[in-house]
Amino acid sequence: MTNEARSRTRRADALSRDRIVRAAVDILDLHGEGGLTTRSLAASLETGSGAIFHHVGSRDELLRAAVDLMVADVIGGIAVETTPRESVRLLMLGVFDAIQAHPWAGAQLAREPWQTTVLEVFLEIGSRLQPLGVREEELFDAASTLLSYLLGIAGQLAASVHISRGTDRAAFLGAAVENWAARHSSADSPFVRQVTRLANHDDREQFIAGLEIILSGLALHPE
Amino acid sequence: MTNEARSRTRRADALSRDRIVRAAVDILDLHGEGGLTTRSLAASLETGSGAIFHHVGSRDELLRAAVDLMVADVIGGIAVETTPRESVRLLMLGVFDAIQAHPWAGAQLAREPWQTTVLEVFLEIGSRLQPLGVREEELFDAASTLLSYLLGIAGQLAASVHISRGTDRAAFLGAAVENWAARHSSADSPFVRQVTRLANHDDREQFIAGLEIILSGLALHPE
DNA sequence: ACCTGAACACCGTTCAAGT
DNA sequence: ACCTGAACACCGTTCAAGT
Repeated sequence: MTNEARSRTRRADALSRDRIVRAAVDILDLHGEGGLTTRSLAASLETGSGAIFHHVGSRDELLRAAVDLMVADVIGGIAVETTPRESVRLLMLGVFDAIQAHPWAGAQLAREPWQTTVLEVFLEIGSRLQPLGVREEELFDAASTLLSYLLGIAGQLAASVHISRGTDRAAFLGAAVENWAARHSSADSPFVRQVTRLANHDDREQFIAGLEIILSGLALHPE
Repeated sequence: MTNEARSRTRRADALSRDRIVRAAVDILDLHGEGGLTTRSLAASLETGSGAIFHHVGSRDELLRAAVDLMVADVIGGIAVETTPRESVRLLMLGVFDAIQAHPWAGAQLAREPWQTTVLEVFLEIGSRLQPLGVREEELFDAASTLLSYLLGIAGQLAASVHISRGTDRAAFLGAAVENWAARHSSADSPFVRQVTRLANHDDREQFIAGLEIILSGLALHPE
């Protein structure tokens, strides 16, 4: 009886690494990386600020665990019955979509590219490249290139959060381009004309365009 | 006379935005981004910690200014009399080398890709792509892809500083790959065999390999 | 106008003290 | 064993006070 009462006081939702990581993800999605502090996390878990360190070790480890969770979902979620042609694209797009939905994950991936999760993505990319017809000696460079491209995009997606709020993006970029073009006396070059697209482009479409450029740069041999 | 004496007390090395930024670069090169604090910077300039804010505004602005200085040097330092073929490569390699020499700059570029300096690099890339024979409609996507690749590499170079010290890189990677291969029962696939190169590869050579893959992916029309 | 440096409002992390 | 929350050692930034 007394035991019953005591265990009830302790609550069914005992603290655990898993519960902490999930709570962290919620805060990150809601308030961004700046919103996740030891104190805000402890408050949302209704516990003391020091309790977290009993289960997680450090804030960095917590961010790593959060991003692990996310990437594992993406990799696990890719349909098995796809053609080799589709497989790399689905993987790259899967990570892209996850980062767009959770920009803090993009910042973390770009900041710690030696995380085991990133290595995992690298290996998944590489293993999908092979049946696509990439020459064996080029496999490593091809996978590295795609990964670096993905990490670069990840950082940009993470940063775009800080941009959208605040100054008007189109106006800012337009002014910068104009300034540059004037300094180079190339105001009417084809590239400067094309650059106006920067202001109002779709991030996902542009990601795909770059992906296709890289893929078509790979010397494929017939299967 | 009294004026003379007073101005001498004030010292010839009066504080200025330029002097602050240069001092910051020195600290960043010596002690990394973590070593640059308001207090350490003030100490190296032999002034009060608040003085810096009279000239710079914020720490973020200081980092932006430091990276601006670096990139401007790179762009200005590219030989003018190069062929279009060489020009893009020299630009990309120039930024790569600068980041490898000053990893903190890589972190900053990856973290704030909307910085005017990054836009500058984007425009420099694009304007060099055009005489190379890239189709006008593809110019924008091509320049974006190269920039994203460069920023991805920038983040990786910045992070490799935190890796080299500490655990042995080769052993760590080897174990991770083995683990993955075992889980996927593909221990003897060509890709896994190639991946051993990860442990002991040359960053610069790999960067060039990726650059060539992307460039050869661009549909060039004859000039 | 420029500089000083104490003070403020935060951080992540630790740890004696409680249950 | 698990949790608490005050305390510690830092941050970037501000601002009254000095010159």
